[in-house]
This record gives sequence, C-alpha cells and structure tokens, in this order.
Amino acid sequence: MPELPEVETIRIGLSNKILHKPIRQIKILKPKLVKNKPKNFQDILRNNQIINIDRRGKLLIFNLADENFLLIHLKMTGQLIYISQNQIIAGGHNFPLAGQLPNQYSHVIFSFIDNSHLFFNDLRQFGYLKIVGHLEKEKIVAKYGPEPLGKNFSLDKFKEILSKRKGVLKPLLLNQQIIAGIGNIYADEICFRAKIKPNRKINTLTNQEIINLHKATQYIMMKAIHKKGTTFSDYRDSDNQRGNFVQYLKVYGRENKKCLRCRMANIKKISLGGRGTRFCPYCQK
DNA sequence: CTTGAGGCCTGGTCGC
DNA sequence: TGCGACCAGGCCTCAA
Repeated sequence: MPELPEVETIRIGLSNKILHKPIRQIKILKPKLVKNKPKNFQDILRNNQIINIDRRGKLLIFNLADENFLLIHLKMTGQLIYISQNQIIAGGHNFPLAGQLPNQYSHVIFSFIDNSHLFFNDLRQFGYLKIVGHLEKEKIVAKYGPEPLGKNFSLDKFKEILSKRKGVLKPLLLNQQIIAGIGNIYADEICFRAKIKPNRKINTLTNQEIINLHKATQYIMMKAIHKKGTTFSDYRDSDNQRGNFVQYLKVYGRENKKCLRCRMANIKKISLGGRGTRFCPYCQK
C-alpha cells in the first residue's frame, strides 16, 4: 500500500536512474490502466525523455522533455521496478518480486535506449498511468491539500483546517484534499503516537491534542521516509532487502496484541469509514 | 455540508 | 481437497 513515504522513496530511487534517458519503446499489456488512447500514449513517450520526477501526495509526476507530464498512481498494489543490467530498483507494494519480469502483473513496460526497463506492475489493477498537458496537471495538483512535511503544513494551518471541520478524526487524515499523502497505515500510526482515538470527534480535540497530532504527523512521515517506507524494498539482489518501516509500526497489524506503549490493553480493531482501524483503547483518548 | 455504500480487482485466509 | 465468504484499502461515484 504505497503511501507518501513509499512513493517518495520510489521517486528518489528512480530519479537517480532514469532521467534524461531516451525512451525507445512502450508496451501496453493492459490498456485499461492507461488513461489515454494507447497509440497517443506510445507516440508521446517514444523518443521522449523524463527530465524530472515530482510527487504530490501519493501521485508521481514525471516531467517529460516535450513539456507533457506522465502521472502514475500506484493505488494499493502498484509497483514500479526498474531493471538495468544487474541493478534492480523497486518500489510499491511488497508483493514478491522474485522471478522473471515481465510477469503476469506487468501491465506497462517502458524500454529505454540503453536496454534498461521500467515495469509497471499491479496485482489488483487499481493504479493508472496518464499523460496530461501543463494545464490539466496544474488542475490535478491543485486539488491536493498541503504536504505534511511541507512548510504549508504549519501548526496554524492545521488548526485552521480542524476548526472548519466536524466529524471523525481519521477520515480527515485520509482526505487527500485536507492533507496529501496519508494512507490507512500511517493514519493509525499517527493517531497512536498522538494518543488520540481515531474515532474522536474533531470538535472535541483540545489545543494540546492538536499540537500533538500535528507533531505526530510530521514525525511519522519523516521517520517512514527515512526508513524508506513500509512496503518498499530496495533490492541489490533478490535477497538483499533494505529499508523497512515495518519494524517500527506500533498499531497497524497488531490487533489483539498487547499495546507496546502502556501494556494495559490489547490493540483493538474496528471499522472506520470502511477501513480497518487499529488503536489502543487504553492509552489513546 | 457530511457520511456511507458500492465498485474496481486479485490473492490469501478461514470455516465447512 | 475444494469451495464460498470475506478481507486487504486508495479513491472515485452516487445516494442519503
């Protein structure tokens, strides 16, 4: 489930590899995932180059030399795997990478002029690729809320956001138009760190709790990026798995296990907004 | 305005 | 051994 830290890790990993490399060929094996006409998509990309990679929330934005933009969203199970000679840079869902590529989940394949390849894999086919012009890109980007690690996400800004909202806390954290990039795993981790129940009503949060929530959001995001995300693996070879936030998860996937902080209760799992939600019923208030 | 359900998908797990 | 039910959750759409 690539969230902001995973997508950022992919962005950095790919930026070191594929910039300014002419694209030789694009294979579209699952046209449904490409939101342009296949022929247009291929015509634009062929002989084009990626000159920069941006990110907004969980959306990857590849700036192309011809001033178009390739948007890639991995949704839940998308992967981007770059293979050049003996080097593999992979990111996204932690579905096994072992074995030959392309595999049955490789839906779009970019081949570069030096015979390296970028595979877009997606088990559940929720992800997409789309080429847009400058105006449409700006329109899409404008819909996102502030980046949690950007300077726009100040405590004052956060207080302002919260003051206008009622309802329950966690769905707000997941709302990309409010804050960009938080997904289900980190929303639970943020609430845990801030010692606030995910189903707290927003208008009952105290000033101190809002401060804690703001700090926890930045802390969790920063630490997860530093650890290269939760479901990301940076391979040198198929066995050498590096960079993993999994070991730092405090509530996600720990239902019915003792709370690691207070040790007074077991982590509880409920459904909130249709999503599995974990929290400690004792030390989260 | 908010909230909830359904849909898109496949694979893993669990109960029978 | 197999089969159906259910869950995983990003994000859009539609209904209430």
